[in-house]
Amino acid sequence: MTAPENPPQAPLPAESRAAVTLHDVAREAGVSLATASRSLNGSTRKVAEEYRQRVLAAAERLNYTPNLSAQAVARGSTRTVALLVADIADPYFSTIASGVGAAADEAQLLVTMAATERDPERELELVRTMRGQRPRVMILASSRRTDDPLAPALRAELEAFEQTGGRVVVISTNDLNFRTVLLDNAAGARDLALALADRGYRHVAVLAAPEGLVTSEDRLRGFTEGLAARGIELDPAAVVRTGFTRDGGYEGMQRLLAMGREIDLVFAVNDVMAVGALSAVRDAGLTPGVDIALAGFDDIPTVRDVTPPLSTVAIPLAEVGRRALAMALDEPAAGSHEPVATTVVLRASTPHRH
Amino acid sequence: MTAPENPPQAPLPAESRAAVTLHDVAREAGVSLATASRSLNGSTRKVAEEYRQRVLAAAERLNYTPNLSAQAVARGSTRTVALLVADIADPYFSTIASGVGAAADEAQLLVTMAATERDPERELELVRTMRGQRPRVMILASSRRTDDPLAPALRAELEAFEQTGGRVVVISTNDLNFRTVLLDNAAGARDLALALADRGYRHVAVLAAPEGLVTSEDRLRGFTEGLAARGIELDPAAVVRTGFTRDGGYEGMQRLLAMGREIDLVFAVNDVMAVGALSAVRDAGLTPGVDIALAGFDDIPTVRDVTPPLSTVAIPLAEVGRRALAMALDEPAAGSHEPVATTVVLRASTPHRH
DNA sequence: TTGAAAGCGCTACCAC
DNA sequence: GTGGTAGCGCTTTCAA
Repeated sequence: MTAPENPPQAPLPAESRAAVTLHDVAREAGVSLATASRSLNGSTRKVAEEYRQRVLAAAERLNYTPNLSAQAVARGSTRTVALLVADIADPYFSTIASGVGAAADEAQLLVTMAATERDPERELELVRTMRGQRPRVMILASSRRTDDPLAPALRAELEAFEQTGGRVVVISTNDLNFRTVLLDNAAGARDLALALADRGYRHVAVLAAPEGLVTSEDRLRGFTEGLAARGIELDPAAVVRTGFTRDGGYEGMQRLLAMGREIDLVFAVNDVMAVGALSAVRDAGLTPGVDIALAGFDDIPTVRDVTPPLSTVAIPLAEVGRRALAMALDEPAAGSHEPVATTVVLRASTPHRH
Repeated sequence: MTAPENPPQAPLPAESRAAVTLHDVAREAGVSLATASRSLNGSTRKVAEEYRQRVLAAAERLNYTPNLSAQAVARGSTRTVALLVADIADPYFSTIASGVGAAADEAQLLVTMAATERDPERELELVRTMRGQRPRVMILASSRRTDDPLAPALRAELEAFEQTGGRVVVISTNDLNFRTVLLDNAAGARDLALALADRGYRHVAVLAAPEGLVTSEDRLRGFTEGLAARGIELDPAAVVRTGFTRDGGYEGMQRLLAMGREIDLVFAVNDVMAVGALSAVRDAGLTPGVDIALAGFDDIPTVRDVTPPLSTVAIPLAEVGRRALAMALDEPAAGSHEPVATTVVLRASTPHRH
C-alpha cells in the first residue's frame, strides 16, 4: 500500500520576485536614477533636501537595500575583508577572528572567512578564490610552514593582489614579506623557560607540533634557548612531536609518560595541547602540578579553569586581530611594526620546586 | 636636534594597476569576450577544444581571477552564504561556524560572517547589510530573545530576503517561522534533570542567563519539568540570573554560595557558565563534584578537561552547522525537520549521591 | 561554434 | 542641483 510519494519538500516561495533596485526607488520617488543614487549612497551631499527626503522615504517604503555587488562593480572597490584561519573552532583563531570582526565592524567592512585546515594547497586555492572577491584587505592567520613548497606560489598570488590595490596582512611570522602582526613566539617561549628554570625545573620535555610548523618551531627554539641560558640542556629525545590540537597533546603526553624518563616539567607549544596533556597526566593517575608541572602558550580562557590553572605565555589575541586590520587600513593606531607584547603568566601548574 | 620626521610608512605599491579582466584574457587569447567567458566560467561546454585551451593558457599566464561581484551582477546570483552568530569567540558558535564553513566549502560557497553580540538592533542592522550582498543563504545562529520588540522587523527583513529567492535558516528556535535546525533544549534539559534526580540530587539551584534569552529559558523550563517529574520542586529563589558567559557563571555561583542555601547540585544553562561556576566553587574552598555537583549544557571540548569533568547535554554543534546549510540548499541529506538529537552525558562532576 | 551586443544594478562624469 | 548616459566586468541572448 505504498501511496504515491509526496514531493520531498514543497518548493517554497511560489513567486520569487526580483529584489528592489535603485531604479524602482527612483521611479517611486519621481526622481532620476542619479539623484536617487546621490541621496542614498552618495558621499558629498548635493541633493536638495526635499528630493533627498522623497528618495529616503521611497527607499524605506520599498525596503530597498543597495546591491553591494553592483556597487562594487561600479565603484571598482568593495568593503570586504577576507580572513583566512587554520581552524575556526580553535580558540586561538576564533579569538583573533573576533578581533578582526570587531575592527571590521567599526570600519564598516564585511568579513569573509575561510579555514585552510593547515593545508597549503587549500590555502593557495582559497586565496585565489577570495581574490575574486576583490576584498580591500586579506588577512592570513593560517599557520605557516617552514618548508612549504607552495610558498612562492602563495606569495605570487598575494603580490598580484597587492599590485591591484589590495592589502595583505600576515599574522605571526613574516616569512612571506608582507605587513605583519609579528608575534615573537621565540622570545615569549624563552622568557617562559627562564621563569620556569628559576622555579627550579631541570628535567624538561616538550610537546611540539609535527616539524615544519613555523609557530611551533619558533616556540620550541625559544624555549630551548631559554633553558640553555640557565645551563639546562633539552634532550632532543624529550621533544615529542604530535598533533597541534587538544587530542594531539593528550596522545603526545601518553607517549612521553610511556618513555619512562625522569621529567619534572612539560612545555606544550600551545595551550590546547597543554590542556590535553594535563588530562593525560591525570588519566595516568598522576597529579598535574605536583608529579609533573605543565606549561602552555597563548593563554586561552580555558587554562584558568582547568586544575591546576596552567602557566602560559599570554598573547592579546583579539587585539592582534584588531591590529591586523588597522595595519591594513594604514591606521596610525596600528602602532609600530614591533612584535606584539607577550607576557609570561605563571600559575599553579608550575609551582616552585622545593 | 629633532631630525625631520620620516614619513611613518612608505606608501607601498607605487603603481596600482587594475586587475586583469576577462577582456584582457580574451585579447591575449585572440578570441571574443563571449568565448573567453564560456571557456572559463561557462557551464555547458560548447567551445572548440583548441580555443578553450588558448583561453585557459592566457588566463593562467595573466593570473586571471574572475571578478565575483561582476559575475554576481551579470548572473543575478552569488555564491555566498551569510552567517550571523552572537559571538564568534564562544566555542558554541565557533563550532557551529566551523560546520557551516565545511559545508559551504563543499558546496563551493563563500561564507560572510558577523557577530550580533546578542544585540537585537545590531542583528537587524546586520541582516540588512548582509542582504545587500544578495547571499544565497542566510543562517542565523544569533541567540533569540523571547521579548524582542524588533522581532517583527527582523522577520519582515528576512521575509523580504526570501521573497527575492534567498533562503533563511534559523538555528535553535523557530520563533521566526523559517526553516529551522531545531535544538530541543527543553527536552535535553529535562532528560538531564531526570538523570540527575536518579543519581540522588534533591537540593538544586540553577544558573541562568538574564530573562528573555530563549535558549536559556527553554533549558530552565525543561530542567524544572524534569525535576518536577521526580517530585522535586525548584525554588524560584534558587535560580540565579547572570551573564551567559564564563565570567557570568563564575559570578553567579559566587552569589549562589553567598546565599547560604543548602545545595547539592547546580545546573548552569550552558557549559561556559558551568566552567566558570566550577572555578568559583573551587575558589570558594569547596570541591566541585564532592561538596557541590555541577552540570552544564552543550558539551564543549573544555568540559572534558576540567576537574572533575562536567556532566552535560551533548549537541553535535558542527553537525548542526552543516545541517543548517544543507537545509538551506534543499539537500535531502538535510534530513528531517525533527530536532537534532541531544544526549545526556554524565561525568564525574555529578557522582551518585550516597 | 563563434562573436556582437544587450543587459545586470549601480556610480560618476558631463552637460544643462 | 539635476538628469542623461557612459561605463564597471561579466553573462547570455541572438544572429551569423
